[in-house]
Amino acid sequence: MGKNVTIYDVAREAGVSLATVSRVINGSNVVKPGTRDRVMDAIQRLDFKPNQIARGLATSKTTTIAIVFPQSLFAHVKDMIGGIGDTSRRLDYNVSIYTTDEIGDGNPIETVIEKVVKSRADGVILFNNEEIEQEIELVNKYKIPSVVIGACVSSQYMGSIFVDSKKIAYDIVNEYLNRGQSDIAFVSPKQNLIKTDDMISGIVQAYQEHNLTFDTDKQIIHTSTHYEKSYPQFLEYFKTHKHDVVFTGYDKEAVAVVNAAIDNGIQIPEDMEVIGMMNTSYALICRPALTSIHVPVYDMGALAVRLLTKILNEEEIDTKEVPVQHLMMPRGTTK
Amino acid sequence: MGKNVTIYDVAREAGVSLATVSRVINGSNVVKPGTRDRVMDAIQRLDFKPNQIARGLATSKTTTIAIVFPQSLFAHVKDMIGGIGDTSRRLDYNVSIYTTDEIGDGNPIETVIEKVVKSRADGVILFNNEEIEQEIELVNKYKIPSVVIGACVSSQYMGSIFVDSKKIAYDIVNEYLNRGQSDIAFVSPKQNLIKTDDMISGIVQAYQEHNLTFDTDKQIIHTSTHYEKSYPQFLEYFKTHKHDVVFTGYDKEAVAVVNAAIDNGIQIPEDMEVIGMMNTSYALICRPALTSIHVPVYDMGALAVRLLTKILNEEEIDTKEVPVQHLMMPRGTTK
DNA sequence: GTGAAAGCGCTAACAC
DNA sequence: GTGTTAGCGCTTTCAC
Repeated sequence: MGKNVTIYDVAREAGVSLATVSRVINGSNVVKPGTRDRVMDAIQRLDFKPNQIARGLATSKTTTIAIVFPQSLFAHVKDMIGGIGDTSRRLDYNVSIYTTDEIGDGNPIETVIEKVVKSRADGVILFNNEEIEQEIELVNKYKIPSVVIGACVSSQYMGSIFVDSKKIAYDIVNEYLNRGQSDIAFVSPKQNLIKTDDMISGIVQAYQEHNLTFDTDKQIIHTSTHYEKSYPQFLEYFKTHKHDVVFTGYDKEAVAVVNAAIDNGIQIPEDMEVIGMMNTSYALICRPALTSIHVPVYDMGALAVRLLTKILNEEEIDTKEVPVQHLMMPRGTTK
Repeated sequence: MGKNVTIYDVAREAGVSLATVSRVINGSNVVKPGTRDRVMDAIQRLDFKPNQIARGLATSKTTTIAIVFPQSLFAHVKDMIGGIGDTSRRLDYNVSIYTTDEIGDGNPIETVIEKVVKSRADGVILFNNEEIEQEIELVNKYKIPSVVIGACVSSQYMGSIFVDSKKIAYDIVNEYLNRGQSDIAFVSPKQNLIKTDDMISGIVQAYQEHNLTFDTDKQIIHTSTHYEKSYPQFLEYFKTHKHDVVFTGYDKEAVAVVNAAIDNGIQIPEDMEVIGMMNTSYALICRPALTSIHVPVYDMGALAVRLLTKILNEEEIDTKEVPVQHLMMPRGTTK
């Protein structure tokens, strides 16, 4: 809207060529201080804002990173956006969001990645989810530099930030098994940033090492990420079941377990212990307060952006597969 | 990365000029079907993806909308991103996010709006917050088409989507006052998508109409949006206070009230009723389940994008100030 | 119905 | 140290 002032206008105003203006706005140090000042003055006077689009065309760089995720993963992604946003801003990148759920427009993932390609984002951040394989394949096909959060993968232009979910699960189960408590249930939500497969293999391993077997049919409970659905499910479930400990892939499901168990007269933590994951606000609000595994989501977002920019700038990189540490936050649902 | 295929390559492959290729990718209907097919084939063969940046330069349109908000408002914004994302995708717009919190780089709002200007986003969505005045001023200064969510404002290129927060507060308070319950407290979080000022004026009005006065010092409780802070505050507060009803600008604070009150032996809802706002997951998880005002956040996001695109395309617009309806969701914290 | 050519606003050699 | 010029990949008149 309104005639935008261009680099030409500034050049004329300052009595220099546009190349000089370009130099000063790009911080080139070959410009004579006096000239620079004249240009700066002109920029100020005309309120010139360099057009990123034109610059993008000229440099074939957009200084934009795309983040793509299914709506269903938003609860997790939102916590990372703080780190992503702050870090992008600090490094002077823009961030564009692309969501991938079905809205009846054909294959959403292909469509979405195609939009990313058209937008010429410099890089993309992916989040582990059910369709991650396909996303990775597409991103590699188009050779878009990328980092995926929540899974351990890498390739020439791809890195990753993740927690060792197998170890998390193994450690917890191992400890309970050591105490002789082997009736452990794992609640697996539909989609998760955390690889539930890995968690399960960690659990299985712990059982094996104790010469016990983990019954994946009876000890894994599949549930919805919607409390309206998971709570009634558990309300029914705990009429006839009880475990030594149940732990879940996400806090919200753990809260459903806690509430439903209590409503069935099961004392928490005396009769049954519950452990959530991600250490969200839900854990604090829950009564008793929920023991949960803290995952440094802000940092993961920040690290993802940092790693991605290193890949983009071809900086030296120690490792493209960056693990982050989790932390058990003991509260009222465990002894 | 890798040589990108351009419109020239397609033109050569199809044996036509680039103008023709441009016509077919833009759906011009003056192209002869046979020619169109040849071009489409070539596009397919070369896997050509039109460069949005170049197109943006040529058309001075980026088909991108920017959403800007402080991190602190993210809890609200996240719920709208569903509507924003879906609608943008459907209308073929990209969305870029810009967060405005201080990270030590001078005036964050000016800096951020400046980035939006440089990015040449076609339009911007703002969210009501403490700094909204300044944001509006800047957006108007740069003549960026915009819509603000959560406040009723408009100008030539600006529209808005909002709930009538004054009426919400008025209706609730009026009803309790009619029942003779006048000890009502309002909990006001720091920042909110909802205009807490308006809510307060609604409350005041209801009191006035009952020839009562609302004591803004004693009946308004300011608190943090962090449960870790608000819960202890209320735990202390309810040692010496009790109200007929307390309602809050956001569910999370209402849950803090409920939990803290219960911990002080106050029976909910018998001794005190509690009403939250936004009808989030927190309301369901709370014990007893929290009565809350449902606000159609998804729709607000969707409507914001729709309105913005109408402004961008200079379509006919009934009203630039679009109210949405709220809905009381009675649950266990009210009688 | 299609092609030639002039931009869009900038960067980056390459001269001087 | 500064200016000239040729792109970057498209759209859009204007001819034909």
